[in-house]
Amino acid sequence: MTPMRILFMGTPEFAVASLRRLVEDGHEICGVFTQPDKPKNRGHKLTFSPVKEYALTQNLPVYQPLKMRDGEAEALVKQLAPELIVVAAYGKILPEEILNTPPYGSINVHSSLLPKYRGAAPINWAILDGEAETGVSIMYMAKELDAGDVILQKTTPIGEQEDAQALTARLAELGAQALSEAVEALRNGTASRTPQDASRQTYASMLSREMSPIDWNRTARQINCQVRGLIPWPCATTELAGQRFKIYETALGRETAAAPGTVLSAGKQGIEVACGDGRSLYLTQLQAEGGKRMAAAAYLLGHPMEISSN
RNA sequence: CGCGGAGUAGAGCAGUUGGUAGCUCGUCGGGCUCAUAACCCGGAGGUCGCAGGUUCGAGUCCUGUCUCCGCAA
Repeated sequence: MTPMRILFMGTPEFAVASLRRLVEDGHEICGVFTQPDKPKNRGHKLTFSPVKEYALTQNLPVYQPLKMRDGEAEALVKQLAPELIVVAAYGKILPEEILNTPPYGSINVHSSLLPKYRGAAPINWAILDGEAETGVSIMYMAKELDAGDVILQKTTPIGEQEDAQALTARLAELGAQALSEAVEALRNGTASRTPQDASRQTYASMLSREMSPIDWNRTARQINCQVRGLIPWPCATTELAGQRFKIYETALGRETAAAPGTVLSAGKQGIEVACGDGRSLYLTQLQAEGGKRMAAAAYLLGHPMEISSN
């Protein structure tokens, strides 16, 4: 098909799949916008965004404007003269002047089945809420966040034990595929345009560390979802035997009459804790402070844990 | 130079005031058992992250270096 002159905007790993697909489809990427290099990590290393890392390997021109509303970004966009702007998890709100610059407009790759889960963390919230399925949406960008008309969507079931990191990787590929199809449809003039049913919208707010602590009064299933939904950040946490742990993986256990939070057993199957719905949950993958992520059974070999019979 | 923890058998950990490296699990062999992720007996497996230094002698002290991780951003 005929290549399109595209300005791409994205930042995390999720966006890389889409950019890569556009490159592989033979489109002309006239520029890549990504968030400015992060000043600090643990020590004080300057790190590039995944999108920048990839763009550099393809010798694509990278731009990292600090502000989108000071006129400079707009001037730059006009100078690059893209036919289409594609945004995937860029992390900045774009003013309408920029969105309306390209003749084909601006489209966005969003990892949810809009109008559900508009916002910053749609993948995580779909899991946190225990959804059975989710997907990706390619839509026109509108002034209101994630509210634009939908071009096409793709659905996928959420695995029973799938965590947000794994789902993100899958949706990144699904999103790239959907994007590829949408761009082709736009080029051919066959793209559909379906307004969102705003009455059904939900909002997926940013994640925060405050969401980490596990409340054992919740059901085993809810806690299992919390653990899966918060990977790889900020992760569900809990305190056992005076030590704080990040929990990476759990398995639903059995029925129990013990009080929520009680450690029922600690062995090869993991650390079994009673939850609020009269069921237990096995913590199977965890990480102690300063330690690495490991199987709970392995942790127990070097850190015997007393069972609080209750 | 943001704060801090850690690198010792395949895995998770111990290792006291420096003196030929231990525990749990796994693994291999054998035994017991109707049977087992259970139990018993026995064996293999480690240049103690790397490089220097102090010492009669260093996992253990000193210096440097690499890597990993928690917090904070």
